[in-house]
Amino acid sequence: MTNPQVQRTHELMLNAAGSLLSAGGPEAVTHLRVAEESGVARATVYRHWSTRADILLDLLRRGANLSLDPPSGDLALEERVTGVLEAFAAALRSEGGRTLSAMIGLAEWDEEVFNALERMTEFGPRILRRLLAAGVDDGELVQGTDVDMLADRLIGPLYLRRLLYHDDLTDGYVGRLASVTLAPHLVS
Amino acid sequence: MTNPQVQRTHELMLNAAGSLLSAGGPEAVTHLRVAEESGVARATVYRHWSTRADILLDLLRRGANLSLDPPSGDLALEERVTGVLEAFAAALRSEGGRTLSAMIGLAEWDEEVFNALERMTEFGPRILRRLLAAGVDDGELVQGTDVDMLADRLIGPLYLRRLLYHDDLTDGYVGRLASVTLAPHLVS
DNA sequence: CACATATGATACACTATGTCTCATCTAAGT
DNA sequence: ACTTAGATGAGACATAGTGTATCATATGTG
Repeated sequence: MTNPQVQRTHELMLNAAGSLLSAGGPEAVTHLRVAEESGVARATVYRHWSTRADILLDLLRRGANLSLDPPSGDLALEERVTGVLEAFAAALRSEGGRTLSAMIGLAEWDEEVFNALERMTEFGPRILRRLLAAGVDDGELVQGTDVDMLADRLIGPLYLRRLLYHDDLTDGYVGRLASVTLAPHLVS
Repeated sequence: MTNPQVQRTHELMLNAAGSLLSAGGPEAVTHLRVAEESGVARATVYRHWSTRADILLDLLRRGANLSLDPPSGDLALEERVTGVLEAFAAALRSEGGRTLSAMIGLAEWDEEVFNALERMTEFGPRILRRLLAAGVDDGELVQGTDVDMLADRLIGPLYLRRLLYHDDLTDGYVGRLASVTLAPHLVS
């Protein structure tokens, strides 16, 4: 729908849902509260989303638009990787981390949520894998490097610290992680 | 309470809650359904846990009793680490993974859940860190190895694949992960 | 301006929550 | 065996949220 009225109410409600999610978690996102918080009639909330999961999915999709800029090509591979990981860490530090926490639990039992989550989260790793694959082609990384696993090994610790430990993802940590993980695979 | 009647109903209800969580996620664990599923009066469920989070917390505590056996001392460090990681992966593959998924979202907004989750999840990494620290002391790992980060780098990818990608944690993957991550830090 | 569509307001039946009361059952001590 | 404290069962009650439906009103578009 391109109807501006629809877009307006939709955005109003989605903003309210975002506040509710951020403040009280997924359970706080109810049709009633979204209606109250956004000043929209309850029936309208149902017209846009029939279930709570649909609201959260939409929220997730909107949050997925955090675009990680591909790094400039004239830096050394380690700097480019570090740049991507720092942008990734920044996304996890922001509201994206909270949304992600909420979604992981839902995705376990709702395939639709899982697919949406996959689309959101595969974006960072994909850039990283491409970067690493290019590094192998260019001879910056040793031949035979398992690019997929290397990407897991760079990203996994970030998720671990953010989602499970609730630790800050400082740039220092990210830099050391990139450095120590990449080092054995760098040529020269 | 040591009252056997209390223990009996408590266990009945927890088992029911476990089934509900496993089948339908955290949202499916309601006082009413736990009562129905366990054949206990609804009021009794409230008497044991006043909120849903309390039920899930108890479930989490019970699940936390998965004890990872410390590996036998006469293996090479890489084999011992691989053993710990495989036990860890097995725990994530089982119901523990589902419970964990559910808890991550709750822990984001409920400090009590977070603390319980921390107690449950720190167990594996602690064994691993101790193993790695011993490796440094024994000279099997190079001096100056960042043991905490090395543990993150070994565990992070497992969580990433299980919680976000819903991938199987095969022993092959775990072995390769341990091998490629440890290799640069091994002396010999 | 007229029409289509979205929204607001309200009603209804239903599920779940959280608290309360009182009768009944169970466990433990005498 | 008797008694008593504590736990449970059964049910009532007010409240929050769900999901659907209806109809008047407001908004956007041709």
